[in-house]
Amino acid sequence: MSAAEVPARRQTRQRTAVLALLDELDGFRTAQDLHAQLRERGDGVGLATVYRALQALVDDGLVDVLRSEVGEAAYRRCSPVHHHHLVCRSCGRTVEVADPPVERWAARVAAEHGFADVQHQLEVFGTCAACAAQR
Amino acid sequence: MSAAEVPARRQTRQRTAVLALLDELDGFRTAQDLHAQLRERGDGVGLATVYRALQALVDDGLVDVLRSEVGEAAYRRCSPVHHHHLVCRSCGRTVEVADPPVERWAARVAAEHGFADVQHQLEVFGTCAACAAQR
DNA sequence: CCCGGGCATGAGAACCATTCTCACACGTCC
DNA sequence: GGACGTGTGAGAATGGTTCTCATGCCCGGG
Ligand SMILES: [Zn+2]
Ligand SMILES: [Zn+2]
Ligand SMILES: [Zn+2]
Ligand SMILES: [Zn+2]
Repeated sequence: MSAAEVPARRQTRQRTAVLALLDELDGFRTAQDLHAQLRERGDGVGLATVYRALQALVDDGLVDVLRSEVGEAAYRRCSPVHHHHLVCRSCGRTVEVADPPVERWAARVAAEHGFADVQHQLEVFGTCAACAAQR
Repeated sequence: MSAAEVPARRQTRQRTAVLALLDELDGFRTAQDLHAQLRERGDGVGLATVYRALQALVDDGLVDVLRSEVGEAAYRRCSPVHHHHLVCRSCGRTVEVADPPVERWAARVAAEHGFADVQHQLEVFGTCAACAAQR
């Protein structure tokens, strides 16, 4: 019972542009933000298309998404292996941190309480050295 | 350097009803959900007031809030000490889990990368034993 | 190389959770 | 009891995200 064949992703100028932009940015950016930057540099891409491209990238595991406190979604080009983020709440700079002991801890605690199909969500926020200095 | 005096919270039927409802529910509920339940049981409370009451409770540290994957805010009556949640993604049942080693880990990793004012956000999702059984 | 089926695109409308507005109600304090 | 000022609520406004649908264009087959 193998997974159904993936609908075959088509390569277009717009999707290429979105992925390329994400590649050269190093922090989490909102869809609206990306849309504005694409428009500025002349690569006109519809807002709806930006959302669709990002959704596809998330589904393919090429991009990570996280929700800000106000509920906006922010996207970032990320490595495909499981990891978490250390995010500067001022400039958006992000560091990927992997393999923390919480991986084992989460699985153990969940098992102790009889929970199955365990997932977890962990993000660390702070102010990076550069931002702390210039304040 | 003490904090400014809090504006003194007024005790009203509506705020009492919201807090009472949260007290007898054991999982995270959305504002819309709480509003609908209050209306059903006759305690008519305006939607805007539900939002305001929940916001006040969060500010007072009596209620925890978390964002669902679709961006809706969900609220739950919680203990005031720092802790995290083990949430059943099927029935919403929640277990509070405290003092994991991740507390120290988060602080250490952040420090190693020069980040200050560190906060973190951790939730564990799974399917509880009861829900797994009846499937 | 040329077609044609069908996914992709985009402008704008629709959606929907949340917040704002503002006139009125009512808790609090004297 | 009365004044003051915060709380309330119905509806409008906001704003991020998704949907609609007519048109565009990627891509495999011929
Ligand atoms: Zn920074
Ligand atoms: Zn992890
Ligand atoms: Zn359950
Ligand atoms: Zn913690």
